[in-house]
Amino acid sequence: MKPETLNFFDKVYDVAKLIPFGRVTSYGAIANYLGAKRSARMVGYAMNGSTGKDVPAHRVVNRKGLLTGKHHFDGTNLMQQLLESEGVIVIDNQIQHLDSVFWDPSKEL
DNA sequence: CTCTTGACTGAGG
DNA sequence: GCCTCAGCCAAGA
Repeated sequence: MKPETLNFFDKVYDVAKLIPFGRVTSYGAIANYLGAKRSARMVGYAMNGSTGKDVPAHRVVNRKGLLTGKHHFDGTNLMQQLLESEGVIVIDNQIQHLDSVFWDPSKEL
């Protein structure tokens, strides 16, 4: 069996699963935690396969707290409702109180 | 190997 | 604060 746990994609999934309930993080934060700050785009790219897995992709947004990846979900507002269900206030695809709900794996983990 | 794409980020105007 | 450009890196064709 290959060390898929060492693959970039799987690392992203692992960190994403570690995101606490009611918290969010950014692609760059995850990439930075993985030691590839410049690979934030790869984090999002990896999330393409997150759908159907145990990965809470709805807790991952861009650095602005904007739900840039909502278009990859089934519904138009599914991602927003998932976050609101966890206590995260989201208005117009924009997370409110971002500083309060932001979770940095490199600092919290 | 080369080219394209992408759920990003930072810098400059 | 908003818009645009460029850099970054990995995977797929």
